[in-house]
Amino acid sequence: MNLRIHDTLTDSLQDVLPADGKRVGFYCCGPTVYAAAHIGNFRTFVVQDIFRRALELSGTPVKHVRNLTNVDDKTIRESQAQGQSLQAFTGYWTEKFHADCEALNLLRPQIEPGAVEHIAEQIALIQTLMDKGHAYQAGDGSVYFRVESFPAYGRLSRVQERELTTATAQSDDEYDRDSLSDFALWKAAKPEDGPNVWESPWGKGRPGWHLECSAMSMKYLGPSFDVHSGGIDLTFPHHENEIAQSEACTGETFARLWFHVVHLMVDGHKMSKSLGNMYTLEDLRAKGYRPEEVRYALIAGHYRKHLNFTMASLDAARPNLQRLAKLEKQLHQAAGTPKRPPYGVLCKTRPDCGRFSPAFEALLENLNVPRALGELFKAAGELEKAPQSVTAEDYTGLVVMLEALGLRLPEVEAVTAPEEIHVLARARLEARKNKDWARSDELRDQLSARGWAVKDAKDGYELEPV
RNA sequence: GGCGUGGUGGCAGAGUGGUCUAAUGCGCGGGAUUGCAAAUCCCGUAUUUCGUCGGUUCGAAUCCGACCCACGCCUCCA
Repeated sequence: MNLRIHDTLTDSLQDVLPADGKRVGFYCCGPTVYAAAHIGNFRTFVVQDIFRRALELSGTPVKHVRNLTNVDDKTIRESQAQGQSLQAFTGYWTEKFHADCEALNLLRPQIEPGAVEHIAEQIALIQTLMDKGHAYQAGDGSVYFRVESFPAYGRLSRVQERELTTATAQSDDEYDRDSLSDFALWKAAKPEDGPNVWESPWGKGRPGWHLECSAMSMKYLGPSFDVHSGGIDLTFPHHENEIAQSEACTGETFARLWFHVVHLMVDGHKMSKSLGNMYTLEDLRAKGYRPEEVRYALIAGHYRKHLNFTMASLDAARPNLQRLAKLEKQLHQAAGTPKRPPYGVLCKTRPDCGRFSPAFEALLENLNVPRALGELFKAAGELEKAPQSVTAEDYTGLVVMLEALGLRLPEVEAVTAPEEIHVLARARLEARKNKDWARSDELRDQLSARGWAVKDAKDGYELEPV
């Protein structure tokens, strides 16, 4: 069974297959590194991560490229405002981004190109477009793509008419373009750019935003590649422009399949600064949530629907992950405690998933994670009720699902408590043996005040950090 | 104004013509267990009900129409 996904271009489900028969070329629009990415950004990246995992686990290798936008209006403006070099500024936020990705268990793309390191490729692309008559330099010194010269414009977002009405509404002539639909390929230097300008055949300046993705995707995946993905808002104009400039340049189909992730909502509304609901991973960690819980909450809805992110949805993650952790341990033992097969091995062996097969199949059908979770827990419930029927495939299947969803599980073994805590716990055990319940409860309160929960066992106790 | 998406139990969220008296999770209620708890386990948890009203059909949460409501996009926002 192949992975199928909703293709924006054809508005239909399409099999995801590598054109070269070997591996799927996969390009994702990455973050602009000028501030901490918020959980909305991460919803998109997590969905893309699951897409990749599902493909790889079903036996199709993926060449994953995700760019870093490290030169644009925002990065330049902010770095200037903070008196830092563009490189130091974006470097800082790139590191932060990587740390968040690691915490959220996102597979690192094999290639993560930065726009500022690919100026030459972008200039070359513009030159070709100039030579072919698809671009022109305007009076303001900037170079623009002539949308009119590309008849297929609007195919992805089906946007022709909308664009016209919007364009006429914008009577303001802040740009010196021939048509308001035309977009910048090269932006002429302005005083506020400071040192962040580059030489080009059209004078000093810097590349337009859309161009970097064309230049870098084609450099690393070829002029025509399998899958391109991003947030829904990028459909227009970003991806439309990417298609126009790339295909006008090469004459070949750019990406063959596109999928877009619908926005995350917070408490029923879009994230915005004024509502104060633009959470970053750090914000949520400060509230006591773990990254794996955030990841769980982010995948709880289908990627083609708005997902309403709430603290309640985050709270639901913890017991679910704990249940899975326990199940994993049980199945591992029931299966004879084999070595847990690592991700890479599972991708090569494409194992039988036992009772978790329906869960994996749900994933292959347009990345239906909510249904996959439903199937996952259904199988879990069966196995919890009939532990004697657990097979090796069941254990492997659970591991496959955990890997496919990228769920890291909390450690089920009790964390070792410091001796002073054990002293209290032993005293309580003693009090209980003497049936001194008042003293026992007092000691339990003391333990609780120090951050430890005590659970009574047959002839002892267990300690757990709260 | 233009375009679009969606309205399913306390919450989240599957299900897109019949096996739906609607998956799954959280939550909640009851029970077992416990000195009391915690943890764990068991059971229950949508008044033929899926925004409202009509229609199509042997049959609809699922198709069609109208209406109401919510949300989103149309600005270099994932």
